[in-house]
Amino acid sequence: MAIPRAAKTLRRTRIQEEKEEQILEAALDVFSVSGFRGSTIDQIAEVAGMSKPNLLYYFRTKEAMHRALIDRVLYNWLEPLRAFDAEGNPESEIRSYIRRKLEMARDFPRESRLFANEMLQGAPHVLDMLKGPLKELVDEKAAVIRTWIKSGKIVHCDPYHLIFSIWSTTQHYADFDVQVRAVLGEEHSGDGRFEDAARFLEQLFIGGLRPDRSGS
Amino acid sequence: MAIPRAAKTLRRTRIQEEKEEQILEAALDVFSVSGFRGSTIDQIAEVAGMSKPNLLYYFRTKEAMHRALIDRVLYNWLEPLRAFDAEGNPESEIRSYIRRKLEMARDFPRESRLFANEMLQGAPHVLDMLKGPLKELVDEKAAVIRTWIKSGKIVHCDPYHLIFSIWSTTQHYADFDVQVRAVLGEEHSGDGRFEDAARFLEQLFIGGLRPDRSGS
DNA sequence: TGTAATGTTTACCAATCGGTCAAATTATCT
DNA sequence: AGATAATTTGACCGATTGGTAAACATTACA
Repeated sequence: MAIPRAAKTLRRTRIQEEKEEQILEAALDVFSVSGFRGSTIDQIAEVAGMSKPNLLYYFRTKEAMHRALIDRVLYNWLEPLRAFDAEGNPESEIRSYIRRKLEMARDFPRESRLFANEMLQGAPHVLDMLKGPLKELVDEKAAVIRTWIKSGKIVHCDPYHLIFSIWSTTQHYADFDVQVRAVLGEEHSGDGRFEDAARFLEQLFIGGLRPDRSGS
Repeated sequence: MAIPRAAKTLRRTRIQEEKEEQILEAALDVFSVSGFRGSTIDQIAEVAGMSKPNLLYYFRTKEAMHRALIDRVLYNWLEPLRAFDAEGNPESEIRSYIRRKLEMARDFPRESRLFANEMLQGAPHVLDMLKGPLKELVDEKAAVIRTWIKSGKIVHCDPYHLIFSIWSTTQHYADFDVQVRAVLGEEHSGDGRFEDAARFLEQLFIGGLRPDRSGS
């Protein structure tokens, strides 16, 4: 007899561990491309290499699968911003934040697209997280940036839009990968474009945020 | 008896004009949120305020509707880049490009999201356009930027990544609108954030691209 | 090894999907 | 007005959707 679902979470079997991992991996593949509505359990089942009812044995609904996936992916996704340090000097902090975010775009493009899809749809499943934990984290980092501005280490600017612009420019290489490849052409479709992007973005942000040099 | 489809395009009635407009407007609403796979004809029919068979009278398939919508939206979407002028001086050209793109993000967010959705899914319906017309247009503008670099008007940098960064930062305010609002809070949810964004981005790009000032 | 708990699958369900058809309605033109 | 063409809709189709039930297979543990 199948155990009640509640009990399952009390002690996890090795098989549970493995299969849930396997399912979420497949779910990431599918959800990141087609979004929640556009994805089907059958698709995910096929990618995961198991039957649909078997997926539903581990996750009762498509929603539950999606939620588990997002929960799992969210923490790591915010890691680079969390690492943003008030003690370091602005130039190296911004440089390394850009590097980290670009590495994430290169190494975890599906995770980036998963969130992008969620945003496009109005963030129905993560809106609370955006307004709560994310906003708090960003507020905190914005305060750090403001101290840099006040001490004259970087130019006077809006810290929120600064953060947005780093997010957007870096995630672009994951979310709009097809477009980037199409425009750069086949010959620049190796990972080299990430190095080029890093060079450009560091130059842009470091140059654009450098203080002194009077009027705009 | 219904006319053959081919004849319909020969001479368009007033009703055809109006209804096709009405349908594409509804289709934009739906496709821009849920993407192609995630959208249903019934949804679009409901938004358009007519019956499903009636939609299919004007567009034979969901695909045809989507294609018509993209064709219609594409031309205007690329207008700002086309306006990018070699004759103007770099600073004002870049400034006005940023302004235009931000205005598009503000006034046509659904169009932006429509493309974003398409990109996330691997651009199945516009890949040829990306590799063809878009690439050619970008190549052309990249050449313009290169002349600016060679004549020392802006700093030495990769023109393609410069264009990508303007695209991403500006479109971010349409595609990730929910996130931007959530992080900025209710009080900054008026159109004021577009002005703030414009100010920040102009400062960033103008400052980041300014020549002289030796090593990075 | 036996057995109870866990894991997997086949067969199936009602709802929704994209799309068709024929009948009914409305607009157009003489 | 009457005839003809254009438009709209309700009923329907087979395929696919998210999800269930129950039989079957496997694992873990005494």
